[in-house]
Amino acid sequence: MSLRHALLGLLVEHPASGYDLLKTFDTSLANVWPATQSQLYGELAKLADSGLIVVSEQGPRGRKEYTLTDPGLAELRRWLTETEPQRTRSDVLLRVFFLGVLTPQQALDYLDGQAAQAAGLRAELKKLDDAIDWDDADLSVYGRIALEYGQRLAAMQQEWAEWARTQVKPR
Amino acid sequence: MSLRHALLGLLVEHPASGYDLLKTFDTSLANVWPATQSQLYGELAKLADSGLIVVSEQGPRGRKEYTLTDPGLAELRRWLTETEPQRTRSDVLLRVFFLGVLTPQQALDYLDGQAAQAAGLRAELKKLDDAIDWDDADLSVYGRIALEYGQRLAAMQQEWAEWARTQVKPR
DNA sequence: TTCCGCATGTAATGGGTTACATGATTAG
DNA sequence: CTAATCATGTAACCCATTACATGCGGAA
Repeated sequence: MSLRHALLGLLVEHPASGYDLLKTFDTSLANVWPATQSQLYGELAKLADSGLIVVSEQGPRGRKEYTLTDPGLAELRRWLTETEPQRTRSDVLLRVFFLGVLTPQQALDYLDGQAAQAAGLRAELKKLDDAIDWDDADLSVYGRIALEYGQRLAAMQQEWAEWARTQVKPR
Repeated sequence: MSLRHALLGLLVEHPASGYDLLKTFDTSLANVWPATQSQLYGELAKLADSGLIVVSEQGPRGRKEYTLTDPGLAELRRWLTETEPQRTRSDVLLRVFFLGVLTPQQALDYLDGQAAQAAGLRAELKKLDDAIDWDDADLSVYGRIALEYGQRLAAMQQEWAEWARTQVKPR
């Protein structure tokens, strides 16, 4: 249940509407924590009910701008310092376990696909990295660290997939 | 909805009961695709209903041994070749985005914790790798590839966390 | 005036976690 | 006989996805 904390985190910087937040989820957070529109509006309502955020301004078309409250910030800090990140599932890896039921050629295709996808992501992240003007702000520092993680992960995945294909034995 | 495919995959090798499969999920698949007992029994019942597996033997204490059927194997192959792995969420990374709301010391603590955890996992996987007698069987080949992924991932995470801590600026 | 983007919401369904509930077998 | 292990199942709740539904405001 980290969506609520993702929302709190995004509201630290400045107030925003559900629509604004959705765009952030579809762009910068897309690779880290995807969220759907439905889920997001529902969660915002719950957060407002529990007082962690408030509607600070109403705009045209029923737009509601939410602002983080003190209890909301406290909850975000509590989550960061007192809870452990949960274990992640890896769909990619699960499939690897069972590649033996395919022909070697099909297994190679799968690994090649993974290599290509990782290479694509890697290039995309590199472009993003180059495009951003990193300054010294906190957000910049931690955004940079997160992006570096993504790049290292993509590189690792690509190299692993390329190595893995050499391990597959022709039948 | 990959749990069903994980179950099909495990049943490729040999028939097994829910209880047997649960142990596999708690040990070898624990880091790839965790599953709870509840979920597992429910899914086995559904798989049997749809004919992808059958109860091939009944043992003491109501034990039911399930065997993969031909349609089950076909479904497993279809999943492997025709569906794309889904994007993963990263709780660890999500937190990094928001480390700016903590004190630099708290942020360092978080990164150190991540480094330590990755190092621990790395050691554990190394031990596992050394302990297993890898032969030429398919399962061995792909199990080995999966384990290699785990080790590379853990190494990457450790190195990243150690690098990241050097990027945090004291206030 | 017409279309695009802004903006929010609900309902149905499925997957996942926790907790509850029960009981048979076997090893010591 | 007693405790550990084997073994299965149900119920409640929450989170996530998909689809449906609606309507205003601004720009061309």
